[in-house]
Amino acid sequence: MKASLIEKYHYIFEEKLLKEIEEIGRYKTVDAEVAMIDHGDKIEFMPLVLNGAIKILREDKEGNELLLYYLEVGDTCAMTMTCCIGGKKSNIRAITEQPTELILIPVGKMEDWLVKYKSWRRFVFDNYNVRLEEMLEAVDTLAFHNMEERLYKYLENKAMVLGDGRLNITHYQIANELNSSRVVISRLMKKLSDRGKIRHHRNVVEVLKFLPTA
DNA sequence: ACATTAATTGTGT
DNA sequence: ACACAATTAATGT
Repeated sequence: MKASLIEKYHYIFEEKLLKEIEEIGRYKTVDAEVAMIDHGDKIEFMPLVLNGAIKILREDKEGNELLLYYLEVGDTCAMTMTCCIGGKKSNIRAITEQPTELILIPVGKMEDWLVKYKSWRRFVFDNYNVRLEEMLEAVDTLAFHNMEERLYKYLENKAMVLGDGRLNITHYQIANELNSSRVVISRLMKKLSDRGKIRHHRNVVEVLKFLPTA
């Protein structure tokens, strides 16, 4: 665990902080598709992602889901930070997208560290900013672009995060994450493949842009 | 190898 | 949005 923590974070955190993280943080590995946090859960830990990816979803009262953003290596969750400070419950759902390694920091510590370590303040602020910008972009696509563009952006982004242009996913799952219906997605998928942007077969979507040049 | 079933995708209304 | 058809994958015999 030491190795991957240091490998991924030594550029960001000062020595003393790394030591503390090592002492206090709980190292954990999680399989793909595991729900880490659910709507309404009390948040006790703040995650530092070492490997893999976690998707953050918003859910309304009817249970409709909408993908907000992904947490990747070097990220932590902005929602968690606000929740912790206010002692609030979670607004969101967090589900691992891939097998993921992470370190859990008890929320108490994160406040201590804000006072103690400059690099920690930096990290928290930067993360917050990145998230805010990502959210703005998400709002843009929601508000100003049609579903077809949204779908393509979604696929692109997912391929990016997974580091693979070959996605293992069904139309139905996509529809859920975009809060649309399966039929709509199917029809748009056809359009996208007509346009040569993707190829798809059962359970597979290939984003051509990300495919190993064939 | 074949038949059965379930899940996924396509299409018309 | 719904209903149904067509296709494909998974499983049992």
